[in-house]
Amino acid sequence: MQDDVERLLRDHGLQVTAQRLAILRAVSARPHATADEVIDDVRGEIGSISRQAVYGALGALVDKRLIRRIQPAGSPARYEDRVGDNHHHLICRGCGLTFDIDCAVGATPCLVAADDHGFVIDEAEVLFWGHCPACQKEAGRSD
Amino acid sequence: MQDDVERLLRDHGLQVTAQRLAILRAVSARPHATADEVIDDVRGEIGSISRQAVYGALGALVDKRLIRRIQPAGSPARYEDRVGDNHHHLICRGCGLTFDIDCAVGATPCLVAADDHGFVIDEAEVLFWGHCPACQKEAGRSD
DNA sequence: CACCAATTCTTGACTCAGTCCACAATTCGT
DNA sequence: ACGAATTGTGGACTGAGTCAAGAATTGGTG
Repeated sequence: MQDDVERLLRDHGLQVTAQRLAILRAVSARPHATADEVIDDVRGEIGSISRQAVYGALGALVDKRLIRRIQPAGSPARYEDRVGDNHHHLICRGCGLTFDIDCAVGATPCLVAADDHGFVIDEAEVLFWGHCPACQKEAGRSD
Repeated sequence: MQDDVERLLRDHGLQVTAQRLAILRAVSARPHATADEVIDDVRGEIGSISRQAVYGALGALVDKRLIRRIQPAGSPARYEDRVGDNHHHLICRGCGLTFDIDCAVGATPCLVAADDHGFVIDEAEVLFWGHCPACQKEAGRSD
């Protein structure tokens, strides 16, 4: 299965390096890893890696659509390897906890904008904001 | 109509200051102003204002739901005074140009997540990503 | 296996957006 | 007008991400 990953990289015109394999593995391992978490994970596996290598690889991977980048407000970008299906995200305002949400209404009704202003739309991102069970208690105190 | 704004602030327990009035006016004037644009506009009207005053006021205003903050990926936060209706946004990946989009399907079907994981959801944000007419030409060159 | 060009990684400085802090100024109720 | 509380100011600081130059690695070729 390491081979799969190698092939994946090669098929997309990317060279195979220890760093990239580790990065890809880290992203797969964590559902919604931040760049920092990826760095940590990779350091744990490979020993060390530079911040740039991670940003560079992540960027290349996103470019090739091998991973998806989501940038919720007020928190660093997160990466996930669940691509292809257009699922959405549920994010806790308190702690940033993120869940995948399958499209609520069924197919992809949300993908259609009423008026596209001449844009070529390539993605519709849906973010559900709220508070997770744990943070609901926190918030319930005095606010 | 200046009075309206003053009343609005007072009704929400905020003190009325020249800075806030100018900030509120700046946000109204520009559909999707960034904090920096607000600072510029306000400086033009009032003469000077500190970065903090703007962030502080904007934050307070967002708290009171008098304005809405949207934080598209890769660009600074933007503020708009169109609140109450749950409309969405169409953003150009190239230049950041932002448009309002009325909810595509009608009421607020997008507000319902299939599985809420116990969260209390208070907002569903929909971002349509694409390229505006101008940036389509740019992108069409060699990429 | 050795070589070379292209790609990738490392290091470190830097930007940009936003926040934190302590102190001064303003607002508003009396 | 007075005083407490809310705001604004200035400056240092953080966090996330980018830029650039040079070193190391990859992978195709002989």
